[in-house]
Amino acid sequence: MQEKYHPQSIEAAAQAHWNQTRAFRAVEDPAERHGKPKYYCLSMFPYPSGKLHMGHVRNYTIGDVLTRWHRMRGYNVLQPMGWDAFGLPAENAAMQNGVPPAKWTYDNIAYMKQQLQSLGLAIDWERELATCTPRYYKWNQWLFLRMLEKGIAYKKTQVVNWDPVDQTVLANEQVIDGRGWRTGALVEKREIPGYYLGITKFADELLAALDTLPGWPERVRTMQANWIGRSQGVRFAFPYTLDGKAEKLWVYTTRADTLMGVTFVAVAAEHPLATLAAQNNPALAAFIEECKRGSVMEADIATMEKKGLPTGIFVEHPLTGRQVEVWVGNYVLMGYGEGAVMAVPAHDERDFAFAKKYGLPIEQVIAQGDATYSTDAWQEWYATKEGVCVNSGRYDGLGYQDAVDAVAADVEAKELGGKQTQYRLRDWGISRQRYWGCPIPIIHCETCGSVPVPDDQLPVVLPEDCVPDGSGNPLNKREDFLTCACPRCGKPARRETDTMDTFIDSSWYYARFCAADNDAAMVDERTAYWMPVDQYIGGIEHAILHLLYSRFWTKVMRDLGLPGMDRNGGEPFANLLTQGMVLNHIFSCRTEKGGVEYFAPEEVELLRDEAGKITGARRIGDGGTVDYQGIGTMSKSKRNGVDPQSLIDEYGADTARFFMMFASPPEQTLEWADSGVEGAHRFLRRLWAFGAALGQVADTALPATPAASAAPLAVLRREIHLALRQANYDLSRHQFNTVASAGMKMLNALEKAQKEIGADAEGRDTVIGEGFSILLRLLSPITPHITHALWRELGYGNDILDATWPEAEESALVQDEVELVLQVNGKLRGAIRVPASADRAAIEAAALATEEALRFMEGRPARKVVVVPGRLVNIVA
RNA sequence: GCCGGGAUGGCGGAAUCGGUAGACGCAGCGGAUUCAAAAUCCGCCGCCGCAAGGUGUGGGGGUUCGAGUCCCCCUCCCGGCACCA
Repeated sequence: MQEKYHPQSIEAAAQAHWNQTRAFRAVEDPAERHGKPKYYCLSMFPYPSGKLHMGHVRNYTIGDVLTRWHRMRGYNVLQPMGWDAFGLPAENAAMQNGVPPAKWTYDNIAYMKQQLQSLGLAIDWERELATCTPRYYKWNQWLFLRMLEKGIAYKKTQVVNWDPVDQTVLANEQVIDGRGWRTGALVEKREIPGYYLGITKFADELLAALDTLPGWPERVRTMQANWIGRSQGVRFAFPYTLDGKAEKLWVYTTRADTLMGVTFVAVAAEHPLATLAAQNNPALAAFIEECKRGSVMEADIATMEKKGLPTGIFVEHPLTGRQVEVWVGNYVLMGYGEGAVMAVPAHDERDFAFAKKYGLPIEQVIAQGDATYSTDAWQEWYATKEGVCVNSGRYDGLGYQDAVDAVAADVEAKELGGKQTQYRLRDWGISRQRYWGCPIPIIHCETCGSVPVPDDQLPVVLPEDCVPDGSGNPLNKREDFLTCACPRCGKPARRETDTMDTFIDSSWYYARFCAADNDAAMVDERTAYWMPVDQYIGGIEHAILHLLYSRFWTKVMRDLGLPGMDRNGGEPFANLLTQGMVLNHIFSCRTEKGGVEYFAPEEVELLRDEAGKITGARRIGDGGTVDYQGIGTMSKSKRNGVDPQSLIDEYGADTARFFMMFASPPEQTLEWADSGVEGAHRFLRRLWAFGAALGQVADTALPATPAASAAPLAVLRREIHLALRQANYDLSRHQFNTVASAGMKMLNALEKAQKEIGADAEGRDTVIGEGFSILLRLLSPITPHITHALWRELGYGNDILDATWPEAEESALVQDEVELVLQVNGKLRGAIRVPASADRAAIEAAALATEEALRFMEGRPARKVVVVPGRLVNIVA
């Protein structure tokens, strides 16, 4: 056995052993799985951006620890891996260096796969998949066609960011301060046709099923519930007459109790009434044009200056018949709700600000207690639902719910609306005007219109040799792709060139891993065995979109009767661990065109103020200053990712894994710093050295008669089993940093015992041997290579993967005497030792008799003595 | 702006149910070993104080015998906001 720790050779040997024994091949066959319960552990698959970053190492190590821990505890485990391989970065890379996205993607996959393998993850690579292969995306297309048939998929207009110079649709990420990232041109909103998936049809089920997911973090369920945003309100109309015809302007509100306070109505720039009013109003037409500039992002719209212009059109208040003017507001969205909102300036903060700005009337209709209403400044209570109606005629004195009920009944009686349940959730627009994605299987025929591609012609294969240049989708120039025959009439026709949102790819990959090699079906009986995913692990940034889309997609597959999709009540992920982001500093600088260029942290030198706060940075090469953007998620686009490769090359995968787990608990955000790596590596060297010095383990039988609990060997055994008990608890709650700590504590205790307990002490070698075997097994999920080598070298067994998981023994934990903290008036004043069996009275007496108690009670009598068994005694004097 | 989360020594973090704040590491300081260095080992290590002691978990208030933990208010930071993935 090597005296020194050489991670490279140890890790290569362990990985070769796992390959030879096909150690991580998952089996569905009942004959092979020996009645073990299944455990499907899945980490979110990576986008093949080029290199792994620390966020990946964190994510995949967490999954690997859980996988290996469950395997050793007798589960039949599956841990697959694949590639979320379609997406924008491949097109950006193509624009930069002229390489086709396909080649760039496949090269990245090859490199990153080798990086993942060097981490020693217990992955069944035989199930690997990439979403950019026709074998995979054929089933996106197949399921899309099923959704079309069922009316879940449909076509309508969508609003996109349009770059007028490049004549192309921009992703939100490509819009910087309202301008195109490459051209610097002001971005416009443009309406184009696109396909939508009716996720809102599932809104109630998606909301209700959150309560059936106790294995999900509370915060994720809350975020999803808020996102779905079910609200009970009233949908009603403001009638008006146009060219002698009776028309209705519809709005929706959750505050029908404030209806009597409506002083104007605001509509979106794209609303038909706005278009109409603009026809002979040049100022309004110009304003509507202005509204169309800027991005479509909600965050931008919510923070921009609220502006409006009157249309000169009046509608009738549905209850009073009073004339109410219609305004165009830049904050009203056509794509959400009715594209129009009633404005109650007195009781809505946004309407209040808008009314103050344009001098519109503010009329109080809700009162709370004695609070006086003033239009001078907005106050929190103005928006209360706790108050009662005032200045509201027959509704005066009613509370929120009574007022809403009464108003709803009244508009209903006038046939102008009624109660309605609404959702904040919108249908899922899936059309992307991009090349590197899954083609939408539609053929456009002049005669027949949009015709679905027949199943037997699937997949519609994406040509892999295109190179996007930033001016639109290159598929529009590919005659060989475009040209086809109409499936219905046979006449020449054109293929749809829009591709699918890449969230579709990741909405069902977990199901495909179970049947990755099936070319005849999307999923099969093996899916039914493995589903649901028992443990899903991924970044908190996916808390809403990816997870909600996956839940929706699973329910659609379930409704089609596909195998396994009905498991767990149609929910794909039984337990969810949301990993915190790995953050690093971000440095950027503006380009001439108004875009943003990013610099890697190693390319700049930090500038700090007197307090040590970072204010900016200087490029190392040319000394140019760059802006400090604070810290944020490691990402390729921001160039702040840290490649783990140098860490692995220098210290080995076990050190990288151990350090990552030790650095912080998984759910917590982690600011990257490599300052603890040395310590992690030092610990593994000590572990190796201890094993090397221990040599072959001879006898594993513990002494028949346990020593007194104060004897050094009993103390050692207690320390080991105490740390083990804590570590097992910590594993169960996924707090791996303290599991690593427990391993360190065990080694500290073993080293101390070996030094201090004489070699002639009876049972010494067995207790130390037992302790070390517990330590190796405990660490093996985190550092699988070194523990694999030591387990074999010391003769504990052939393969630590087959060892049983250690459990703490109660008999090792007993103590004859315990120490209790002594407090006087809640302040720590000392400690007392009492027999473990001492009762309350005995503890009180012992505490009151101490010198510290007498001193700090200063002659006052004890008014009360609080005894917390096993912990403390507090004398209140 | 809205929704969700976070803040504990110089740094990462620990403290399971409201019960010894700072486990386990990193960095630092002192020592041993060494011709020397690396490596290794031993000790110290929140802040103020010679000590007794006081004080301390982002800031302010509250509940309690006792608060990092519970309640109210505030600040800053992170994630998401539907075309980054």
